[in-house]
Amino acid sequence: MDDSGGAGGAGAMTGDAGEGAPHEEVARGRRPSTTREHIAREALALFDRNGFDATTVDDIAGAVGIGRRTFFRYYESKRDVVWGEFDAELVRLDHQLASAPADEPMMDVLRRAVVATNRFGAGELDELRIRMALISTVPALVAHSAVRYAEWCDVVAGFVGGRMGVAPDGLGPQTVARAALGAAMAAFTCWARGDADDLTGEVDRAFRLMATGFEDGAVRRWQEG
Amino acid sequence: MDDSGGAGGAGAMTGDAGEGAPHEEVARGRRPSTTREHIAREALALFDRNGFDATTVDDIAGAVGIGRRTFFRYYESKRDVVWGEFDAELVRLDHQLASAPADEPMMDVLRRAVVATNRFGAGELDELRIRMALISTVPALVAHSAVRYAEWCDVVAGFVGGRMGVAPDGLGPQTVARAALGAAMAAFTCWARGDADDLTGEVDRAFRLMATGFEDGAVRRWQEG
DNA sequence: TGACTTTAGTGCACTCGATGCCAAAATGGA
DNA sequence: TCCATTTTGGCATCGAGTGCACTAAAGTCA
Repeated sequence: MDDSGGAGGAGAMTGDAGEGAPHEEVARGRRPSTTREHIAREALALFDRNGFDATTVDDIAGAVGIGRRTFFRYYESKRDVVWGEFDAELVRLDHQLASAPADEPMMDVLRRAVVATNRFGAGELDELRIRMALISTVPALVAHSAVRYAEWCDVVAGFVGGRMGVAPDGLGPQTVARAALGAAMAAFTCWARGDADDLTGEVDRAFRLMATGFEDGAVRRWQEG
Repeated sequence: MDDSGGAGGAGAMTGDAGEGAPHEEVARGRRPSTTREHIAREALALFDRNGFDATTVDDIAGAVGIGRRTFFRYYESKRDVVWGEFDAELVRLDHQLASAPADEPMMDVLRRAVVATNRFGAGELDELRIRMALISTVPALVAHSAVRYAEWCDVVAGFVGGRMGVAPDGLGPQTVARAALGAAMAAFTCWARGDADDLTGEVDRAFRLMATGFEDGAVRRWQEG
């Protein structure tokens, strides 16, 4: 029942977490009996089958074969499971923005960076769609999204503040960052619902509209283009 | 999305409190022992003094002099207290948008409507600032704001969809609506923090920037203007 | 006045997410 | 074997939120 199975399997999983470490630290102490990925897989399956609210943390822990208390060692909350490795994505976005040429227009940089961080392999798209559908429909997750997206906004506002030459928490950078977030969320939501096959294309379209503004002429040109 | 009839449910309470009823329905049954306003006043005082998280529903109920169970008859959740009569504001926004002349540019209508629904009397501003500061800083309330603001977005997307001649849940209207929300939130947050005295002015500035877009030239003109 | 109806208040038990504490289990090393 | 280290997970506890049943207050009507 316990899939951790051989000690070798568990050891490999532990090594997974420390991948990229230059010199192998010898693993000491009891080895973890599962991984974040394993928990996420089981949890998403349950969410998909029974719904987010109807799935209790006990259900997830039971499916993974760990104690309820252990679940909370891997994820801060039940909602966080749906967000996966979002933190890593923030770092990637930050790098993308920082490494752009200084003479490239601000919104071009932003659009390219957001599109780039949302390029996923075909194998990940199904799971991503489940995640995004949950995030944009389940009230508890819609709520939690504000907290996670606030971190995203901070990254964008930092970049915009730099380009505008003002503090990141000023009205200008905040307006740009939050509007950008809105465009990204619109694209995600429409894509998750099934409006479009191509996520990056949808993100690109939304960002182009937002960047050029919403005055009647601009909107009409966007609709025709 | 949500039962706008929920506006009916909440509207019933709001209407109850409203003393402008045209024909007086004779009050039947036991009279309420408190009001939403009374609860909100006591609760905000406690939040301000002890913090949102450290204030329990029992504390609030105790301060008002009602039972814990009764609290939940007046507000769906502890978080909702901070939002006050937000439902009524949505209705006002909807009216403002619907009653605008058809030949007025879309973003002008939107800007005027949002500014108008955020015009408050001097007496309300202090309390509003406390509310907004809580909403934009306490994690639990930041989270909940996404749910309430989603309703705001629906109203705006409905208007924009009509102007663009497409479904309100399409990419275009969703992008505009969520970007508009971002601009409004940026203005609220900056104002609540104390950046500006004039809330409507801050909203106006954010909306003008968002409407004209964020391309380098437009941003520079906005900064200079 | 006394049923009857309507509306509001509230205590109780319960579910569930989340947290702190602590002892047990597992593992490598001396 | 004993020790240091690390993970695990049971237990108790808190607090939000809910369903249910019952009580309290008010008006209506005979």
